[in-house]
Amino acid sequence: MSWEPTPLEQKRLEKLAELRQAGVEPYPLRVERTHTSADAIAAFEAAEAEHGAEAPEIKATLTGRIMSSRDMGKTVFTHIEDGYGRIQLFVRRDDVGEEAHQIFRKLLDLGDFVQATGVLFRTRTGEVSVRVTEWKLLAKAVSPLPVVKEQEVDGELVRHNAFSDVEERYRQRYADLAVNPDVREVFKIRAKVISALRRYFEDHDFLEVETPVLQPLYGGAAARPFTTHHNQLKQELYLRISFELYLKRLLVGGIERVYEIGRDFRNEGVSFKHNPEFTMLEFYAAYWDYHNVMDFTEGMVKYVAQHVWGKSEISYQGETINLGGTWPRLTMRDAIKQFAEIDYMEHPDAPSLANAIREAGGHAPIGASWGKLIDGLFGDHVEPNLIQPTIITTYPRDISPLAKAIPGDPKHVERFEFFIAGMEMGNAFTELNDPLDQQQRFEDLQKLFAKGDDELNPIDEDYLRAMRYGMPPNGGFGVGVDRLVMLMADKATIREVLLFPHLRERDEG
RNA sequence: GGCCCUGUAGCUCAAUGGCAGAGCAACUGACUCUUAAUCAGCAGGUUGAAGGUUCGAGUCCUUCCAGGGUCACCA
Repeated sequence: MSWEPTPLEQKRLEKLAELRQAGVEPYPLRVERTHTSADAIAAFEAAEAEHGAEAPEIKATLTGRIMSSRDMGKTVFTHIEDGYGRIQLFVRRDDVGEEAHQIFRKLLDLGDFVQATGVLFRTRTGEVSVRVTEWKLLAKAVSPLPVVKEQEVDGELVRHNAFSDVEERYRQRYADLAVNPDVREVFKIRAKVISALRRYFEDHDFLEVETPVLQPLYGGAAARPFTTHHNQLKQELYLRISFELYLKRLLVGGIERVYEIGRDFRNEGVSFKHNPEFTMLEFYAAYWDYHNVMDFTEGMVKYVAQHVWGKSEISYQGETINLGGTWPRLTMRDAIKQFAEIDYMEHPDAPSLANAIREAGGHAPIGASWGKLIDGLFGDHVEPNLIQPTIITTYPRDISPLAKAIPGDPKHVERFEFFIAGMEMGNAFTELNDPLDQQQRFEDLQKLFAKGDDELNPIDEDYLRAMRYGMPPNGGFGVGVDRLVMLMADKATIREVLLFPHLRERDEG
Protein backbone atom coordinates (compact mmCIF):
# COMPACT_ATOMS: atom_id res chain seq x y z
CA MET A 1 0.00 0.00 0.00
CA SER A 2 1.44 3.33 -1.00
CA TRP A 3 1.10 6.52 0.94
CA GLU A 4 -1.72 8.93 0.10
CA PRO A 5 -1.12 12.21 1.94
CA THR A 6 -4.07 13.36 4.02
CA PRO A 7 -5.11 17.01 3.73
CA LEU A 8 -3.09 17.76 6.88
CA GLU A 9 -0.05 16.06 5.40
CA GLN A 10 -0.57 17.88 2.11
CA LYS A 11 -0.41 21.17 3.97
CA ARG A 12 2.86 20.16 5.61
CA LEU A 13 4.34 19.11 2.28
CA GLU A 14 3.57 22.60 1.03
CA LYS A 15 5.37 24.06 4.04
CA LEU A 16 8.31 21.80 3.29
CA ALA A 17 8.55 23.30 -0.19
CA GLU A 18 8.21 26.84 1.16
CA LEU A 19 10.99 26.21 3.66
CA ARG A 20 13.33 25.09 0.89
CA GLN A 21 12.33 28.13 -1.14
CA ALA A 22 13.21 30.34 1.82
CA GLY A 23 16.63 28.68 1.94
CA VAL A 24 15.92 26.53 5.02
CA GLU A 25 17.17 22.95 4.74
CA PRO A 26 14.50 20.87 6.50
CA TYR A 27 16.78 17.86 7.09
CA PRO A 28 20.28 19.17 7.81
CA LEU A 29 23.21 16.88 8.59
CA ARG A 30 24.78 18.57 11.61
CA VAL A 31 23.57 19.50 15.06
CA GLU A 32 25.30 21.78 17.59
CA ARG A 33 23.67 20.80 20.87
CA THR A 34 25.49 22.03 24.00
CA HIS A 35 22.92 21.11 26.67
CA THR A 36 20.12 18.65 27.20
CA SER A 37 16.94 20.14 28.64
CA ALA A 38 17.71 18.66 32.04
CA ASP A 39 21.33 19.88 31.98
CA ALA A 40 20.29 23.38 30.98
CA ILE A 41 17.68 23.69 33.72
CA ALA A 42 20.04 22.22 36.31
CA ALA A 43 22.85 24.59 35.26
CA PHE A 44 20.55 27.59 35.44
CA GLU A 45 19.17 26.68 38.85
CA ALA A 46 22.63 26.01 40.23
CA ALA A 47 23.88 29.42 39.04
CA GLU A 48 20.79 31.08 40.43
CA ALA A 49 21.21 29.40 43.80
CA GLU A 50 24.83 30.51 44.01
CA HIS A 51 24.66 34.05 42.65
CA GLY A 52 20.99 35.05 42.80
CA ALA A 53 20.11 37.87 40.45
CA GLU A 54 23.80 38.52 39.77
CA ALA A 55 24.25 35.10 38.15
CA PRO A 56 26.26 35.16 34.91
CA GLU A 57 24.30 34.44 31.77
CA ILE A 58 24.24 30.88 30.48
CA LYS A 59 24.07 30.52 26.75
CA ALA A 60 22.88 27.15 25.53
CA THR A 61 21.95 25.34 22.36
CA LEU A 62 19.22 22.76 22.82
CA THR A 63 17.44 20.35 20.54
CA GLY A 64 14.11 18.60 20.69
CA ARG A 65 10.71 17.94 19.26
CA ILE A 66 8.09 20.71 19.32
CA MET A 67 5.33 19.47 21.63
CA SER A 68 3.26 22.61 22.13
CA SER A 69 3.18 26.14 20.85
CA ARG A 70 1.44 29.32 21.99
CA ASP A 71 1.71 32.02 19.37
CA MET A 72 1.21 35.54 20.77
CA GLY A 73 2.07 37.23 17.49
CA LYS A 74 5.36 38.95 18.11
CA THR A 75 6.24 36.38 20.78
CA VAL A 76 5.90 32.62 20.56
CA PHE A 77 6.12 30.19 23.47
CA THR A 78 7.06 26.69 22.44
CA HIS A 79 7.89 23.60 24.46
CA ILE A 80 10.44 21.23 23.04
CA GLU A 81 11.06 17.75 24.37
CA ASP A 82 14.31 15.82 24.27
CA GLY A 83 15.30 12.52 25.85
CA TYR A 84 15.68 14.18 29.24
CA GLY A 85 12.55 16.28 29.59
CA ARG A 86 11.05 19.49 28.30
CA ILE A 87 12.06 23.10 28.14
CA GLN A 88 10.25 26.20 26.96
CA LEU A 89 11.52 28.34 24.09
CA PHE A 90 10.75 32.05 24.23
CA VAL A 91 10.90 33.24 20.64
CA ARG A 92 10.56 36.99 20.20
CA ARG A 93 10.59 38.82 16.89
CA ASP A 94 12.99 41.44 18.22
CA ASP A 95 15.44 38.68 19.24
CA VAL A 96 15.44 36.48 16.12
CA GLY A 97 14.59 38.99 13.41
CA GLU A 98 11.52 39.48 11.28
CA GLU A 99 12.10 36.77 8.68
CA ALA A 100 13.23 33.98 11.03
CA HIS A 101 10.32 34.82 13.30
CA GLN A 102 7.77 34.57 10.50
CA ILE A 103 9.20 31.25 9.34
CA PHE A 104 9.13 29.92 12.89
CA ARG A 105 5.49 30.94 13.28
CA LYS A 106 4.19 29.89 9.91
CA LEU A 107 6.24 26.98 8.67
CA LEU A 108 6.98 24.96 11.81
CA ASP A 109 4.53 22.46 13.25
CA LEU A 110 4.05 20.32 16.31
CA GLY A 111 6.27 17.29 15.90
CA ASP A 112 9.14 19.07 14.12
CA PHE A 113 12.63 18.70 15.55
CA VAL A 114 14.41 22.01 16.10
CA GLN A 115 17.59 23.41 17.54
CA ALA A 116 17.46 26.65 19.52
CA THR A 117 20.23 28.85 20.88
CA GLY A 118 19.87 31.52 23.51
CA VAL A 119 20.35 32.66 27.06
CA LEU A 120 18.53 30.87 29.86
CA PHE A 121 16.15 32.90 32.00
CA ARG A 122 13.02 32.65 34.05
CA THR A 123 9.72 33.87 32.60
CA ARG A 124 7.39 35.99 34.67
CA THR A 125 5.55 32.86 35.74
CA GLY A 126 8.82 31.32 36.89
CA GLU A 127 9.56 28.74 34.23
CA VAL A 128 13.16 28.28 33.17
CA SER A 129 13.19 29.01 29.43
CA VAL A 130 15.48 29.82 26.51
CA ARG A 131 15.41 33.38 25.17
CA VAL A 132 16.00 32.26 21.61
CA THR A 133 18.29 34.34 19.40
CA GLU A 134 18.91 31.70 16.73
CA TRP A 135 17.07 28.59 15.71
CA LYS A 136 17.46 25.87 13.11
CA LEU A 137 15.10 23.24 11.80
CA LEU A 138 16.50 19.72 12.33
CA ALA A 139 13.73 17.57 10.87
CA LYS A 140 10.32 18.45 9.49
CA ALA A 141 7.48 16.16 10.51
CA VAL A 142 5.24 15.53 7.53
CA SER A 143 2.58 13.54 9.41
CA PRO A 144 0.94 15.12 12.45
CA LEU A 145 1.45 13.29 15.74
CA PRO A 146 -1.58 12.98 17.99
CA VAL A 147 -1.77 16.11 20.10
CA VAL A 148 -1.69 15.51 23.82
CA LYS A 149 -2.30 18.45 26.09
CA GLU A 150 -1.43 18.44 29.74
CA GLN A 151 -2.83 20.52 32.53
CA GLU A 152 -1.86 20.66 36.14
CA VAL A 153 -4.86 20.55 38.46
CA ASP A 154 -4.07 20.51 42.18
CA GLY A 155 -0.66 19.07 41.46
CA GLU A 156 -2.16 16.24 39.40
CA LEU A 157 -1.23 16.06 35.74
CA VAL A 158 -4.39 15.80 33.67
CA ARG A 159 -3.92 14.72 30.06
CA HIS A 160 -6.34 15.75 27.35
CA ASN A 161 -6.94 14.16 23.97
CA ALA A 162 -4.48 11.44 24.86
CA PHE A 163 -3.46 8.98 22.17
CA SER A 164 -5.13 5.98 23.77
CA ASP A 165 -6.49 3.62 21.11
CA VAL A 166 -4.77 0.39 22.12
CA GLU A 167 -4.52 -1.03 18.64
CA GLU A 168 -3.10 2.12 17.08
CA ARG A 169 -0.67 2.53 19.95
CA TYR A 170 0.77 -0.93 19.33
CA ARG A 171 0.72 -0.69 15.55
CA GLN A 172 2.42 2.71 15.65
CA ARG A 173 4.51 2.31 18.76
CA TYR A 174 6.80 5.11 17.56
CA ALA A 175 3.91 7.56 17.81
CA ASP A 176 2.88 6.09 21.15
CA LEU A 177 6.39 6.57 22.53
CA ALA A 178 6.65 10.04 21.04
CA VAL A 179 3.57 11.39 22.78
CA ASN A 180 3.18 9.21 25.87
CA PRO A 181 6.16 9.62 28.19
CA ASP A 182 4.83 7.01 30.62
CA VAL A 183 5.21 4.41 27.86
CA ARG A 184 8.88 5.29 27.57
CA GLU A 185 9.10 4.78 31.33
CA VAL A 186 7.84 1.21 31.03
CA PHE A 187 10.70 0.32 28.74
CA LYS A 188 13.22 1.97 31.01
CA ILE A 189 11.91 -0.27 33.78
CA ARG A 190 12.21 -3.24 31.46
CA ALA A 191 15.85 -2.43 30.77
CA LYS A 192 16.49 -2.03 34.50
CA VAL A 193 14.95 -5.41 35.23
CA ILE A 194 17.14 -7.12 32.67
CA SER A 195 20.31 -5.36 33.74
CA ALA A 196 19.55 -6.26 37.38
CA LEU A 197 19.07 -9.88 36.40
CA ARG A 198 22.39 -9.96 34.55
CA ARG A 199 24.21 -8.38 37.47
CA TYR A 200 22.64 -10.81 39.93
CA PHE A 201 23.79 -13.80 37.92
CA GLU A 202 27.21 -12.34 37.27
CA ASP A 203 27.65 -11.65 40.98
CA HIS A 204 26.89 -15.29 41.67
CA ASP A 205 29.43 -16.57 39.19
CA PHE A 206 27.04 -17.66 36.45
CA LEU A 207 28.26 -17.74 32.86
CA GLU A 208 25.96 -16.14 30.31
CA VAL A 209 25.68 -18.17 27.10
CA GLU A 210 23.72 -18.20 23.86
CA THR A 211 22.31 -21.42 22.48
CA PRO A 212 20.60 -22.09 19.14
CA VAL A 213 17.29 -20.48 18.36
CA LEU A 214 16.97 -22.59 15.23
CA GLN A 215 16.89 -26.20 16.37
CA PRO A 216 16.58 -29.50 14.52
CA LEU A 217 14.51 -30.81 17.45
CA TYR A 218 12.50 -28.87 19.98
CA GLY A 219 12.01 -29.70 23.62
CA GLY A 220 12.16 -28.69 27.25
CA ALA A 221 8.54 -27.55 27.44
CA ALA A 222 5.10 -28.66 26.32
CA ALA A 223 4.27 -26.33 23.48
CA ARG A 224 3.70 -26.32 19.78
CA PRO A 225 6.71 -24.94 17.90
CA PHE A 226 7.06 -22.69 14.89
CA THR A 227 8.64 -24.54 12.03
CA THR A 228 10.88 -23.22 9.31
CA HIS A 229 13.12 -24.54 6.60
CA HIS A 230 16.76 -24.19 5.65
CA ASN A 231 16.88 -24.04 1.87
CA GLN A 232 20.47 -24.99 1.22
CA LEU A 233 20.57 -27.77 3.80
CA LYS A 234 17.09 -28.91 2.82
CA GLN A 235 16.37 -29.30 6.53
CA GLU A 236 13.28 -28.69 8.66
CA LEU A 237 14.07 -26.49 11.66
CA TYR A 238 12.13 -25.39 14.73
CA LEU A 239 12.26 -22.14 16.64
CA ARG A 240 13.09 -23.03 20.19
CA ILE A 241 10.37 -23.38 22.82
CA SER A 242 12.88 -23.46 25.68
CA PHE A 243 16.63 -23.42 26.34
CA GLU A 244 16.63 -26.25 28.84
CA LEU A 245 18.12 -29.17 26.94
CA TYR A 246 20.97 -27.12 25.50
CA LEU A 247 21.88 -25.47 28.79
CA LYS A 248 21.99 -28.79 30.62
CA ARG A 249 24.34 -30.18 27.94
CA LEU A 250 26.72 -27.46 29.10
CA LEU A 251 26.72 -28.88 32.65
CA VAL A 252 27.94 -32.14 31.13
CA GLY A 253 30.68 -30.05 29.55
CA GLY A 254 31.88 -28.81 32.92
CA ILE A 255 30.29 -25.39 33.11
CA GLU A 256 28.92 -25.33 36.66
CA ARG A 257 26.66 -22.31 36.59
CA VAL A 258 25.08 -21.18 33.38
CA TYR A 259 22.24 -18.92 32.32
CA GLU A 260 20.68 -17.49 29.20
CA ILE A 261 18.32 -14.60 28.58
CA GLY A 262 16.67 -14.80 25.21
CA ARG A 263 13.63 -15.29 23.08
CA ASP A 264 11.38 -18.34 23.11
CA PHE A 265 8.70 -18.98 20.50
CA ARG A 266 5.49 -20.87 21.11
CA ASN A 267 2.90 -21.40 18.43
CA GLU A 268 -0.08 -21.06 20.74
CA GLY A 269 -2.85 -18.74 21.82
CA VAL A 270 -2.29 -15.05 22.44
CA SER A 271 -3.56 -13.57 25.69
CA PHE A 272 -2.85 -10.90 28.28
CA LYS A 273 0.04 -13.02 29.47
CA HIS A 274 1.04 -14.84 26.27
CA ASN A 275 2.81 -13.50 23.18
CA PRO A 276 4.07 -15.82 20.43
CA GLU A 277 7.62 -14.70 21.14
CA PHE A 278 8.64 -13.84 24.66
CA THR A 279 11.74 -13.37 26.74
CA MET A 280 12.85 -16.21 28.95
CA LEU A 281 15.53 -16.53 31.54
CA GLU A 282 16.79 -19.99 32.42
CA PHE A 283 19.63 -20.97 34.70
CA TYR A 284 21.20 -24.23 35.86
CA ALA A 285 23.60 -24.72 38.74
CA ALA A 286 25.56 -27.90 39.40
CA TYR A 287 25.34 -29.34 42.91
CA TRP A 288 22.16 -27.47 43.72
CA ASP A 289 18.80 -29.02 44.44
CA TYR A 290 15.46 -27.29 44.22
CA HIS A 291 15.76 -25.95 47.77
CA ASN A 292 18.86 -24.02 46.75
CA VAL A 293 17.02 -22.81 43.67
CA MET A 294 14.11 -21.56 45.79
CA ASP A 295 16.37 -19.47 47.99
CA PHE A 296 18.26 -18.13 45.01
CA THR A 297 15.09 -17.26 43.11
CA GLU A 298 13.59 -15.41 46.02
CA GLY A 299 16.80 -13.46 46.27
CA MET A 300 16.69 -12.71 42.57
CA VAL A 301 13.20 -11.19 42.60
CA LYS A 302 14.01 -9.12 45.68
CA TYR A 303 17.21 -7.93 44.04
CA VAL A 304 15.35 -6.84 40.93
CA ALA A 305 12.72 -4.98 42.96
CA GLN A 306 15.46 -3.26 44.93
CA HIS A 307 17.21 -2.21 41.74
CA VAL A 308 14.04 -0.91 40.08
CA TRP A 309 12.14 0.57 43.02
CA GLY A 310 14.62 0.61 45.88
CA LYS A 311 12.22 -1.37 48.06
CA SER A 312 10.62 -4.76 48.39
CA GLU A 313 7.03 -3.55 48.57
CA ILE A 314 5.51 -2.84 45.20
CA SER A 315 2.09 -1.91 43.95
CA TYR A 316 0.45 -4.07 41.30
CA GLN A 317 -3.01 -3.33 39.86
CA GLY A 318 -4.17 -1.85 43.13
CA GLU A 319 -2.69 -4.61 45.31
CA THR A 320 0.28 -4.07 47.54
CA ILE A 321 2.68 -6.91 47.03
CA ASN A 322 5.36 -7.55 49.60
CA LEU A 323 8.33 -9.36 48.13
CA GLY A 324 10.29 -9.21 51.39
CA GLY A 325 10.60 -11.89 54.04
CA THR A 326 10.57 -15.61 53.36
CA TRP A 327 7.91 -16.58 50.88
CA PRO A 328 5.39 -19.17 52.02
CA ARG A 329 6.07 -22.62 50.60
CA LEU A 330 3.40 -25.23 50.39
CA THR A 331 2.95 -28.40 48.43
CA MET A 332 0.64 -28.57 45.47
CA ARG A 333 -1.40 -31.19 47.33
CA ASP A 334 -1.92 -28.93 50.35
CA ALA A 335 -2.64 -25.92 48.16
CA ILE A 336 -5.35 -27.80 46.26
CA LYS A 337 -6.78 -29.20 49.50
CA GLN A 338 -6.98 -25.69 50.86
CA PHE A 339 -8.49 -23.90 47.85
CA ALA A 340 -10.37 -26.64 45.97
CA GLU A 341 -11.16 -28.93 48.90
CA ILE A 342 -10.06 -31.99 46.98
CA ASP A 343 -7.29 -34.30 48.16
CA TYR A 344 -6.08 -35.71 44.89
CA MET A 345 -4.15 -38.48 46.65
CA GLU A 346 -7.53 -40.00 47.50
CA HIS A 347 -8.10 -40.30 43.75
CA PRO A 348 -4.85 -41.89 42.57
CA ASP A 349 -5.70 -42.36 38.90
CA ALA A 350 -7.05 -40.16 36.14
CA PRO A 351 -10.61 -41.56 35.85
CA SER A 352 -11.36 -41.34 39.59
CA LEU A 353 -9.84 -37.88 39.89
CA ALA A 354 -11.81 -36.69 36.86
CA ASN A 355 -14.98 -37.98 38.54
CA ALA A 356 -14.18 -36.20 41.79
CA ILE A 357 -13.58 -32.95 39.94
CA ARG A 358 -16.83 -33.21 37.99
CA GLU A 359 -18.77 -34.07 41.16
CA ALA A 360 -17.41 -30.90 42.73
CA GLY A 361 -18.69 -28.98 39.69
CA GLY A 362 -15.29 -28.49 38.11
CA HIS A 363 -14.05 -28.93 34.58
CA ALA A 364 -12.11 -32.09 33.67
CA PRO A 365 -11.13 -32.43 30.01
CA ILE A 366 -11.58 -35.87 28.51
CA GLY A 367 -8.39 -37.83 28.12
CA ALA A 368 -6.37 -35.65 30.47
CA SER A 369 -3.70 -37.44 32.46
CA TRP A 370 -3.72 -37.54 36.27
CA GLY A 371 -1.05 -34.87 36.40
CA LYS A 372 -2.83 -32.67 33.90
CA LEU A 373 -6.03 -32.87 35.93
CA ILE A 374 -4.14 -31.81 39.03
CA ASP A 375 -2.56 -28.97 37.10
CA GLY A 376 -6.02 -27.95 35.91
CA LEU A 377 -7.40 -27.95 39.44
CA PHE A 378 -4.49 -25.85 40.51
CA GLY A 379 -4.91 -23.36 37.68
CA ASP A 380 -8.66 -22.97 38.30
CA HIS A 381 -8.75 -22.79 42.08
CA VAL A 382 -5.36 -21.94 43.48
CA GLU A 383 -3.38 -19.81 41.04
CA PRO A 384 -5.70 -16.76 40.97
CA ASN A 385 -5.51 -16.58 44.77
CA LEU A 386 -1.75 -16.43 44.97
CA ILE A 387 -1.39 -12.67 45.02
CA GLN A 388 1.47 -12.47 47.49
CA PRO A 389 4.61 -14.35 46.48
CA THR A 390 4.10 -18.06 47.06
CA ILE A 391 6.15 -21.11 46.24
CA ILE A 392 4.27 -24.27 45.32
CA THR A 393 6.31 -27.47 45.58
CA THR A 394 6.06 -31.17 44.84
CA TYR A 395 4.51 -31.61 41.39
CA PRO A 396 2.97 -34.67 39.75
CA ARG A 397 5.57 -36.75 37.99
CA ASP A 398 3.74 -37.25 34.73
CA ILE A 399 3.76 -33.55 33.87
CA SER A 400 7.41 -33.14 34.87
CA PRO A 401 9.54 -35.37 32.65
CA LEU A 402 12.78 -33.52 33.33
CA ALA A 403 12.58 -33.41 37.14
CA LYS A 404 14.02 -35.84 39.65
CA ALA A 405 11.66 -38.12 41.50
CA ILE A 406 11.17 -37.89 45.26
CA PRO A 407 12.56 -41.07 46.83
CA GLY A 408 9.74 -43.31 48.09
CA ASP A 409 7.08 -41.22 46.31
CA PRO A 410 6.48 -42.53 42.79
CA LYS A 411 3.80 -39.92 42.11
CA HIS A 412 5.77 -36.73 42.69
CA VAL A 413 8.94 -34.95 41.71
CA GLU A 414 11.13 -32.25 43.23
CA ARG A 415 9.71 -29.32 41.35
CA PHE A 416 8.39 -25.91 42.30
CA GLU A 417 6.77 -22.94 40.67
CA PHE A 418 6.38 -19.52 42.19
CA PHE A 419 3.44 -17.22 41.85
CA ILE A 420 2.97 -13.49 42.29
CA ALA A 421 -0.15 -11.47 41.53
CA GLY A 422 -2.00 -14.62 40.47
CA MET A 423 0.52 -15.30 37.72
CA GLU A 424 2.99 -18.11 37.30
CA MET A 425 6.36 -16.41 37.30
CA GLY A 426 8.78 -19.29 37.18
CA ASN A 427 9.26 -23.03 37.10
CA ALA A 428 12.13 -25.03 38.61
CA PHE A 429 13.26 -28.45 39.64
CA THR A 430 15.96 -30.70 40.89
CA GLU A 431 17.03 -31.73 37.42
CA LEU A 432 16.91 -35.33 36.41
CA ASN A 433 20.46 -36.52 35.64
CA ASP A 434 19.95 -40.30 35.43
CA PRO A 435 20.20 -41.07 31.70
CA LEU A 436 18.28 -44.35 31.91
CA ASP A 437 15.47 -42.83 33.99
CA GLN A 438 15.37 -39.89 31.56
CA GLN A 439 15.06 -42.24 28.60
CA GLN A 440 12.24 -44.08 30.37
CA ARG A 441 10.42 -40.78 31.07
CA PHE A 442 10.64 -39.72 27.45
CA GLU A 443 9.30 -43.09 26.37
CA ASP A 444 6.47 -42.99 28.93
CA LEU A 445 5.54 -39.57 27.67
CA GLN A 446 5.33 -40.82 24.11
CA LYS A 447 2.73 -43.36 25.25
CA LEU A 448 0.87 -40.94 27.48
CA PHE A 449 0.16 -38.37 24.84
CA ALA A 450 -2.55 -39.16 22.37
CA LYS A 451 -1.22 -40.09 18.96
CA GLY A 452 -0.75 -37.01 16.81
CA ASP A 453 -0.68 -34.62 19.77
CA ASP A 454 1.51 -31.85 18.46
CA GLU A 455 2.68 -30.87 21.91
CA LEU A 456 4.49 -34.15 22.10
CA ASN A 457 8.21 -33.50 21.98
CA PRO A 458 10.30 -35.74 19.78
CA ILE A 459 12.85 -37.73 21.79
CA ASP A 460 16.16 -35.87 21.84
CA GLU A 461 18.65 -38.72 21.51
CA ASP A 462 21.62 -36.39 21.55
CA TYR A 463 20.51 -35.03 24.92
CA LEU A 464 20.37 -38.57 26.29
CA ARG A 465 23.84 -39.25 24.89
CA ALA A 466 25.15 -36.14 26.65
CA MET A 467 23.61 -37.29 29.91
CA ARG A 468 25.19 -40.72 29.57
CA TYR A 469 28.62 -39.06 29.78
CA GLY A 470 27.64 -38.00 33.30
CA MET A 471 25.73 -34.87 34.32
CA PRO A 472 26.34 -33.45 37.79
CA PRO A 473 23.33 -33.19 40.08
CA ASN A 474 21.85 -29.77 39.47
CA GLY A 475 18.98 -27.43 40.01
CA GLY A 476 17.48 -25.33 37.27
CA PHE A 477 14.94 -22.61 36.78
CA GLY A 478 13.06 -20.66 34.15
CA VAL A 479 11.28 -17.34 34.52
CA GLY A 480 9.17 -15.40 32.07
CA VAL A 481 10.98 -12.08 31.99
CA ASP A 482 8.03 -10.24 30.45
CA ARG A 483 5.82 -11.24 33.35
CA LEU A 484 8.45 -10.06 35.79
CA VAL A 485 8.49 -6.74 33.94
CA MET A 486 4.67 -6.58 34.07
CA LEU A 487 4.93 -6.95 37.82
CA MET A 488 7.64 -4.31 38.18
CA ALA A 489 5.97 -1.85 35.80
CA ASP A 490 2.45 -2.44 37.16
CA LYS A 491 1.06 -3.41 33.75
CA ALA A 492 -1.89 -5.78 33.36
CA THR A 493 -1.01 -7.10 29.90
CA ILE A 494 2.18 -8.47 28.38
CA ARG A 495 1.66 -6.22 25.35
CA GLU A 496 2.31 -3.13 27.43
CA VAL A 497 5.80 -4.40 28.22
CA LEU A 498 6.64 -5.49 24.66
CA LEU A 499 7.67 -2.71 22.29
CA PHE A 500 6.13 -4.40 19.27
CA PRO A 501 3.61 -6.99 20.45
CA HIS A 502 2.28 -9.37 17.88
CA LEU A 503 -0.88 -8.20 16.11
CA ARG A 504 -2.86 -9.77 13.36
CA GLU A 505 -1.96 -8.42 9.95
CA ARG A 506 -4.37 -5.75 8.92
CA ASP A 507 -5.94 -5.99 5.50
CA GLU A 508 -5.38 -2.51 4.14
CA GLY A 509 -6.44 -3.24 0.58
C1' G B 1 -12.44 -21.71 18.13
C1' G B 2 -17.53 -20.07 21.18
C1' C B 3 -20.01 -15.84 23.32
C1' C B 4 -20.18 -10.43 24.47
C1' C B 5 -18.56 -5.36 23.38
C1' U B 6 -16.20 -1.82 20.04
C1' G B 7 -14.82 0.50 15.07
C1' U B 8 -17.62 8.00 13.02
C1' A B 9 -12.55 14.06 11.01
C1' G B 10 -5.24 13.67 12.27
C1' C B 11 -6.51 12.69 18.04
C1' U B 12 -10.50 12.12 21.95
C1' C B 13 -15.61 11.47 21.58
C1' A B 14 -21.30 12.79 20.34
C1' A B 15 -25.53 11.88 17.06
C1' U B 16 -34.77 8.03 19.02
C1' G B 17 -34.26 4.78 11.67
C1' G B 18 -34.99 11.39 9.49
C1' C B 19 -29.84 17.56 7.29
C1' A B 20 -23.11 13.51 10.20
C1' G B 21 -21.58 17.09 15.05
C1' A B 22 -18.19 19.00 19.27
C1' G B 23 -13.36 19.86 21.63
C1' C B 24 -8.22 19.72 20.45
C1' A B 25 -4.95 19.86 16.08
C1' A B 26 -5.01 22.38 11.09
C1' C B 27 -6.08 26.94 8.19
C1' U B 28 -7.01 32.92 8.02
C1' G B 29 -6.36 36.90 11.33
C1' A B 30 -5.62 39.91 16.43
C1' C B 31 -2.34 39.98 20.63
C1' U B 32 5.76 41.16 22.77
C1' C B 33 5.52 36.74 29.59
C1' U B 34 2.11 32.31 27.54
C1' U B 35 1.57 27.33 29.52
C1' A B 36 -5.27 22.80 28.11
C1' A B 37 -3.10 30.64 26.36
C1' U B 38 -7.30 33.74 24.83
C1' C B 39 -10.48 35.98 21.03
C1' A B 40 -12.77 36.30 15.94
C1' G B 41 -13.37 33.63 11.47
C1' C B 42 -12.94 29.31 8.13
C1' A B 43 -12.46 24.43 6.61
C1' G B 44 -12.19 19.27 7.40
C1' G B 45 -16.13 12.75 6.38
C1' U B 46 -16.56 6.51 1.18
C1' U B 47 -19.30 6.54 9.61
C1' G B 48 -13.78 -0.52 9.20
C1' A B 49 -15.42 -3.40 4.17
C1' A B 50 -19.23 -5.69 1.13
C1' G B 51 -24.22 -6.90 0.62
C1' G B 52 -29.46 -6.54 2.35
C1' U B 53 -34.24 -4.42 4.70
C1' U B 54 -36.47 0.58 4.25
C1' C B 55 -39.36 6.28 1.14
C1' G B 56 -34.86 7.02 4.07
C1' A B 57 -29.31 3.35 7.51
C1' G B 58 -23.74 5.86 11.45
C1' U B 59 -28.15 3.45 13.74
C1' C B 60 -31.71 -2.62 11.88
C1' C B 61 -30.16 -7.69 9.37
C1' U B 62 -26.16 -10.97 6.98
C1' U B 63 -21.09 -11.89 5.84
C1' C B 64 -16.17 -10.40 6.28
C1' C B 65 -11.83 -7.45 8.55
C1' A B 66 -9.48 -5.50 12.95
C1' G B 67 -9.27 -4.64 18.28
C1' G B 68 -10.81 -5.49 23.43
C1' G B 69 -13.11 -8.71 27.12
C1' U B 70 -14.46 -13.60 28.53
C1' C B 71 -14.66 -18.94 28.15
C1' A B 72 -12.12 -23.09 26.00
C1' C B 73 -6.98 -24.35 25.01
C1' C B 74 -2.09 -23.62 27.19
C1' A B 75 3.89 -29.00 31.73
